Amino acid sequence: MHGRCAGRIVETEAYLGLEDLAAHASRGLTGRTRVLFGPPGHAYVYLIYGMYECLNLVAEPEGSPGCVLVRALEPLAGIALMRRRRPTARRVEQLCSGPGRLTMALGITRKLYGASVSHGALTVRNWADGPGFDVEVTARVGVRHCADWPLRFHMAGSRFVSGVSPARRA
DNA sequence: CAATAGATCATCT
DNA sequence: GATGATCTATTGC
Repeated sequence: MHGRCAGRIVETEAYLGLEDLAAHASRGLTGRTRVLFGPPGHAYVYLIYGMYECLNLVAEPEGSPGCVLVRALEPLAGIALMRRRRPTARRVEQLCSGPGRLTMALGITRKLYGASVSHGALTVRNWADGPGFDVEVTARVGVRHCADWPLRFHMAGSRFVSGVSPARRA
């Protein structure tokens, strides 16, 4: 990422294997989905709608193509850098709220395809001693297939989750 | 507010 | 040649 940006993941979605028609991996192993069939702990970054990058983390053993889409981040560091990214000036709550927004804010692109999450530019750490929180489970956003599967997980009450109206941000 | 149109391209058929 | 795990700006009520 450009400089030192960091955030806490507050919203994710799970994408499963063959049985999940909303998952890219359900169409089998292709050039794009190759990393999904590899070992866990690596980034699956792809281009959506011709202009946004989405960050996923491979989360299943080799040969089993499950992954997690990172949908929203609570910015913790490097917020000034995020502000200078492409979106026009906006509130901090919205900087990383949404899969396309957070990759823009952090400068994540397909050049990180396959990158490990245990070291390097894209490092993910466990918040082992962090405060506990409730997780709400809903249907995934923007999918056509398997539209009612409860595979979206977000931190209850977080203002940094996507789809929270400005009025409700308090 | 809520709803919708338009941008834009890698990937797969 | 169609499609899509999105976002922004604009329009309409």
